[in-house]
Amino acid sequence: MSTPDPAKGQAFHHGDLRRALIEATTDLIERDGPAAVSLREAARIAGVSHNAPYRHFPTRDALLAAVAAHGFDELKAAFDVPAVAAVDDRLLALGEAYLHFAQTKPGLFKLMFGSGLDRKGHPDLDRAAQAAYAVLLNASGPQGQASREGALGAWALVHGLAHLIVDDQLAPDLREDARKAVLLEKISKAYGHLRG
Amino acid sequence: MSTPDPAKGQAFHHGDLRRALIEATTDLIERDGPAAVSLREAARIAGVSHNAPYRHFPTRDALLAAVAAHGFDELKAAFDVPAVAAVDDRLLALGEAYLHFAQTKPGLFKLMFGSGLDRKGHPDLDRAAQAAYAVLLNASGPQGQASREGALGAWALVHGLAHLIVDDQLAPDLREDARKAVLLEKISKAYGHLRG
DNA sequence: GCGTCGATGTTGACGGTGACAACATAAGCG
DNA sequence: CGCTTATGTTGTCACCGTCAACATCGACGC
Repeated sequence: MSTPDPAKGQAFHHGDLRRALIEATTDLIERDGPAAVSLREAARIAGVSHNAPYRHFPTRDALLAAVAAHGFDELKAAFDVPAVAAVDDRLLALGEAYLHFAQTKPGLFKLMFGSGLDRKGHPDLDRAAQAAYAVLLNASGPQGQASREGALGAWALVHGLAHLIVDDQLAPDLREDARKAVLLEKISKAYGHLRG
Repeated sequence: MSTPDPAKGQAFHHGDLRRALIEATTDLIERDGPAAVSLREAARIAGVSHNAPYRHFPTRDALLAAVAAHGFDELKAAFDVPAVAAVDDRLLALGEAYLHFAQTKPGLFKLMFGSGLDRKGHPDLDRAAQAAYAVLLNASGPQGQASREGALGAWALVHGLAHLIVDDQLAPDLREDARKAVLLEKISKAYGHLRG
């Protein structure tokens, strides 16, 4: 029973503890939120002793960082929307993908953004995040100062909306999906004006 | 030696432990971030035993909620900008106050938004937050569906920008204050277009 | 004045957690 | 076969949030 993917997986005693821990932690995060995650509970779920995780992650934060890095990979994958001609439509599609990600996996979203996890201390996390961001910041067509600022503005807007939704800080009458979609469309048009 | 402010302060053994704990916690949050705050450390700083806080806060989260509520009071106070005629200028001033708050007290900002602290479990926090939000949502002049959506959009944008800054997720060349101000001005104009 | 009572603070304990150290085991390799 | 090294386990420590039992001090009625 060799591991089907021997890419970098070291299958020793357990099989692939590293992956198992990341999966267990991901589930825990989505169930109870990032703050409630404990190294020992993840180990319990993976069926190993309370100290086994330290063979794969030097610290609790390193485990969380690995999970967050996977989250950024997922986010970047979600940005792989069908190509469209108009820049505005592309921004809109990316914004919807962003919001959909935040609403589908709020715990992961909070981990990736909300919690502290200093990026400079976890280079893999930093790389994954930068890669996802790059898609966003390049979405407003070729370079140029104005378009860069426009993309940043659109990003900030969608990011803020995602946070407000995930943190449940929106009055009920402002939270409906339909209205949100309308808002997003308007956003896109507004940034069209900005860049024009 | 009567307490100068007997408003609701119960000055018993310690003097005003409740206030002292809130202040100690606020300092701790700004120093090490919300996650690193411990009830016992706050008690230590206040010079009382590790269990004294439980006479004033039923739980650790309740203490954090009280600190966060104070934060929202501060934020609302910061929204008390000089009255101006143009709605756009008012939105701009509020946005700048928002960003200034986030940059001046990033730990508090993270506590108020980032961390879990379910609002429904802490009514005082909920009230304080709603009061601050009300200022924002009413900033775009009289009522009306369109203006409400415009205010929400502006709020989301500034909120997102604040989060990106506080979480240190902006490339250095996008973070400078000057450029941010320019951005804010454009935001305001864009939402002027939206509402027009 | 004095005694009771409730609010406040203290001491001690329990289970859970992250982290460290020492030890055990098994895979791979000579 | 025996060494080395990666992996996992057991044991331990300090710290944390929380509960329970006890101590103390101010207020208020008699």
